[in-house]
Amino acid sequence: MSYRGSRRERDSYHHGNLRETLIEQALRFISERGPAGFAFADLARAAGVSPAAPYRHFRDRNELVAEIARRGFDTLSADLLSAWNDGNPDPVTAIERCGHAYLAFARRDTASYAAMFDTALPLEDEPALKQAADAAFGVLRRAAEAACATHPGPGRPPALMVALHIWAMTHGIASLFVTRPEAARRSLPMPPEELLEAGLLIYLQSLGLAAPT
Amino acid sequence: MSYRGSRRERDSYHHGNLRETLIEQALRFISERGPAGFAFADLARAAGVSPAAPYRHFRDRNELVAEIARRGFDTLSADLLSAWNDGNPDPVTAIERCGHAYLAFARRDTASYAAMFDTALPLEDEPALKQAADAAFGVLRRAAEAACATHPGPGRPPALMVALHIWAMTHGIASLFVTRPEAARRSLPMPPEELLEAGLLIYLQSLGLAAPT
DNA sequence: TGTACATCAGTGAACGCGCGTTCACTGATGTAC
DNA sequence: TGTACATCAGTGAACGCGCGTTCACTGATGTAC
Repeated sequence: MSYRGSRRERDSYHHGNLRETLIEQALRFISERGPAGFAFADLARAAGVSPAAPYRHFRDRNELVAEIARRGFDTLSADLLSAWNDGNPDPVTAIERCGHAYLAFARRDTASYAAMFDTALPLEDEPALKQAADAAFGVLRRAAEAACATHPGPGRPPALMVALHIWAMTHGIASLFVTRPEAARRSLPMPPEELLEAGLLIYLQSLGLAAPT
Repeated sequence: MSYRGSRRERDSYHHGNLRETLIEQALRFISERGPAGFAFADLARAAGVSPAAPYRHFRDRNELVAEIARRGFDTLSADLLSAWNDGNPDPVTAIERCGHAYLAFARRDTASYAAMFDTALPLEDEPALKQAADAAFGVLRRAAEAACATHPGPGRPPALMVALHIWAMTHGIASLFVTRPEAARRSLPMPPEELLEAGLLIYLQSLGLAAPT
């Protein structure tokens, strides 16, 4: 909490940490009103600086949102990597753990999640963003590769396809049942975590990657 | 195309079809700039009427977007129902067809799709919207029930869970790989339709609902 | 068939507001010597 | 340790703009008789 409020409450002419404060406030606004629910000037006001100050740190609103998305992908990468834990004790258990980590991220960092997936930031214009997104998917992909490698063959499934299926189901559950505001969310007969767990297991069993239950 | 342009181009004082024209224009704006990418006044301008005219037809912007979402769910319901085709020739084939129909809808009516899923319209405040959304899911649910009924048992999977898994994977693929603007979309090694087809088949085979390949 | 009239669906001017952005500026900080 | 100075990160006033919304109004339509 480096937010020091309006100038009156501040001790010095310089804010000292404006860049971070702007990001914090943007995350707060996104949580409350969605990724389009605030103006650039709102951030300045919330940070207690003049409306011109944010321009010292971001070219415009989009650049700030892209930065939030980039950081979000970095966090997601780290979460997934730690959940994967080198595939111990076995790839399927570790993949289930990744699914949980993904949902946990969506639930905890809902605002980042919205910046990452509910905006249409052009990846081409933001190489750092694209790179971060690729890195996050890379973890899933390596997990799928490790799981597929346990398949005796022949008929070993293509790891990239498996990774995409896992991602699609996980992302589908996250965006339908976790990240939407409660009033807009469909109710579920079970927690999303359980739904995902079952779905991944059924899928992986079919490929001969998980033991039948 | 009932759009008659600005008043000068119009033949009468009354527009005659303003409600529909506003919706058409909103869909156009959503396609081009996303669900938050236009103002209520933009619609009036695009329809060639005064900025006060839309208030005769919609309380505000939200009500219009909710109407678009509602119609979208109606269309999706109809598409799914027709794809389901009473489960002929067999439930699994018919479910695959529903998946294709869902992706086709997302591709064709991207703007409606965004209004349905990328906005956080409170379902409680719009009973008609909630009803339409429920109806669309209902088709998937009945399809899952029919598929599950083919299972000899014991160990017959719960149909609701199956429906949710199918929906999640389909929606995940649609929103990651179909509806995002091209610049923000991740590239795929295969068409989304193929990815979905394979994913659903693998999943349904695991449950003993589809014959192994 | 004609006419009176209620209703409907538009007009257009006006309002207050807040946004994004720019500008010349200034206070604070850090560094070279 | 002190000081001069470059650089940085703020200010605050100003601008043009377009938005959402309201209002009294008016042209067109449809219907009762």
